[in-house]
Amino acid sequence: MNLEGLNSSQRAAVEYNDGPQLVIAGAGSGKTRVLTYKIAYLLSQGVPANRILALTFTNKAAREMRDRIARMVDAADVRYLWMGTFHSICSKILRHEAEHIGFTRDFTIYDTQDQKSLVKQVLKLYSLDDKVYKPNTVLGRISAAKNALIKPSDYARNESVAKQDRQDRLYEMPKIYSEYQTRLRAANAMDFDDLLMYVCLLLEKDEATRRYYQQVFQYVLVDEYQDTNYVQYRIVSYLAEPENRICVVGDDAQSIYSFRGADIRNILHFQQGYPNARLFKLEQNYRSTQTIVKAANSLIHHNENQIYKEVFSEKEPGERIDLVGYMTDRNEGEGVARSIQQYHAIKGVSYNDIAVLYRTNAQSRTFENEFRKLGIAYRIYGGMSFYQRKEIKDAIAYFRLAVNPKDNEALVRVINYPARGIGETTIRKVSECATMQNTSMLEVVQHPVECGLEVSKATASKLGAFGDLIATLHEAADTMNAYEFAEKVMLLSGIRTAAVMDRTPEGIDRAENLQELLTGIHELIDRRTEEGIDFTPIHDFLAEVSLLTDQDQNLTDDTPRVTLMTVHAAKGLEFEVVYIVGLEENLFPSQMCVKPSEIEEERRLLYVALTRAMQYCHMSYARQRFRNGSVQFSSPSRFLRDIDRQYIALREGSVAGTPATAAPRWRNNSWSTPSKPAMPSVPTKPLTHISDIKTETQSAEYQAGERVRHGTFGEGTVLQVYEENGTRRIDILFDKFGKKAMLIQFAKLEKI
DNA sequence: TATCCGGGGTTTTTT
DNA sequence: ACCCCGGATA
Repeated sequence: MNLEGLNSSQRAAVEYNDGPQLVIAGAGSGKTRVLTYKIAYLLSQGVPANRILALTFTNKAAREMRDRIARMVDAADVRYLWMGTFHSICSKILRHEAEHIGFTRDFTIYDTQDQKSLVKQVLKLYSLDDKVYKPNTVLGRISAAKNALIKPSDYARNESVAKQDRQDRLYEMPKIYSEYQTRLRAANAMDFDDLLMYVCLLLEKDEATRRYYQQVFQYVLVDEYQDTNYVQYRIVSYLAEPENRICVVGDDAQSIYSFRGADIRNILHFQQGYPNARLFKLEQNYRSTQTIVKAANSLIHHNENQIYKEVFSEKEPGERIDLVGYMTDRNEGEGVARSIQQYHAIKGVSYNDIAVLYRTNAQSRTFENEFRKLGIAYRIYGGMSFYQRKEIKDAIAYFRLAVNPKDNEALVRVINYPARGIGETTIRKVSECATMQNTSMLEVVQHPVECGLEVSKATASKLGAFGDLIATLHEAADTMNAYEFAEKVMLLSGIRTAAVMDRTPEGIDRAENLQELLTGIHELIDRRTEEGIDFTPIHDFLAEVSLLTDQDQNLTDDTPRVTLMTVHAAKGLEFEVVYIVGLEENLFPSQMCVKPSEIEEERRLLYVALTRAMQYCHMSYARQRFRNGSVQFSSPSRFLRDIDRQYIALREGSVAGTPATAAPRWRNNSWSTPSKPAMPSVPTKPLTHISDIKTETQSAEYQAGERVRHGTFGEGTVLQVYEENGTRRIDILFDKFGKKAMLIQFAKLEKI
């Protein structure tokens, strides 16, 4: 095995394989390279592929790594590597062990929508107000419990959980959680968190199974370890025993998923768990210019909680980071679009090498509009993905129901689609009957008399027809291959007819999407055939599709496109040119965070964004942004102050079409008041440093009806002052705009 | 039973 | 601005 493509620290990390190992890999330091080489190295040392478990963050990362390994070692057995996300590996294990835990191997994985609908049913059952018990909040609690390995039976007894629930007046959480879990079980279904929780509980309780998997996995490797949560930590610990040949790779500075339970302490305290663990640090960045790396360092060093490291680059110094203040969000869109056009036209940069990164998906709109105007091809990740479209979900629901007859959510989805004259009332009766008889809804539909369902004769025959359809499909599901089965579903269910009949643009779209779904299924079969598997039932397609994410879609499209995505989605990627937009208080950092630890996470998020850039990095903010239906005024992000000034070049963005109000603006690299101020009485201290940017919110006693003056937007009348999500807000009717504006920053306000 | 309309609530990030 | 829900109507 040739390890010459590695530097000395990378090489040391690859060659050490005798015990627990922690690799702290700074951004762009060749983390994936180390993992790839390491696995190839293990294979070359004679470790069988099916004895290696490698957990990655996305399926795409797994696929790419597999390809790279296959190119290094000429072993055909690369496909036997256990490589994938925690969720997909757990799902694979659970399909094997399903019977041990009271499921069949055909269990369905409920997605977020299914979960939500299930929670609503439970709330209805107990007549709970969904204004108090918000489905999303309830789901968040359940998810947190599962990540902490708290089963429904333990939930009520857990003091810390109970305390939190009391505080939020969610007294019935134990009941809800328990019923939710019962219903999932009854539907032979699991949610995302169950996949992890059940594997963990299985390993904990069943010694034979635990021994078995411990023996199977001689080596355990975990990528992006900083984003693992408690269950994942436990699973990894179990599997690595007793030899503890475990290698975790990560960067604490890039931990950005605590909102879904990731615990940065896993990586910070790894060495406490494994006292004999060896630490390897990769600090040389091969991706970005020195300026970008140094700027990112200066930012992240403002965090309290971190493993200290100094990432460095030996590439050219490069250009300073361009920071532009725009007047409005639209200006920002225009400015970025124009700048991209210049890179494209003058420097000949491909659109593929350019990315626009934002904090929230909602920000993509403005850029889409401006890009379309200038004819810039783009690709958006996130938002509505292919598999979330209604017609696709409907088709998949038929697949699901055919494979797992207990899948009630799937049944409710398609029982009246296409329209069969089965209405809400009937569905409710079926559901109630199923609950009473302790059976599935499909069972009730197929045997209404035995279940004691009382419906009219006409309704009964409609139900019967649907029941027969599903019965036919159920039989076909196991015997036909996935593609032919899908064709059959489209034909018999009438969803294709429904789509084809509809000649509206949306209808045509839907028909095309269904066709694309068929193509996707065909591709899976082709892939399987290549791997030597000659029969692929629809079941295999379902197992894969529920764990896919947007990033996993390999878009077969050779037009170069600019990438638009959230910073979260950009993790692990790199681009020649990166635009980080919307750097404003209450947006980036998000208005949701209050605690210092949350601010630190946002700072890490910006760190991730910065370190995506290879050559050029642009940052921008807007002083006024259209959000939630009204204009909102904002000030530059506090993080701009954290970045060392010497790495930043300030510019003033386009101000075309801005209100006549005199706004302080960036000019000649400094903050200055316009020469002809419309608001002479407002003292605006000229700012010369980024550290002068005011971001603190002040409390002040404003009252409805009072007249106020805003430093940038002039005079207005206070409508109301209130608190929301822990932030003090004020609504003002500005004379200039004649429209209500919500304001979070009080700093620029004064009473008249 | 299907569809249209209006009101109310919401908007961080995702496996 | 947008989504979701409920109520009223065809």
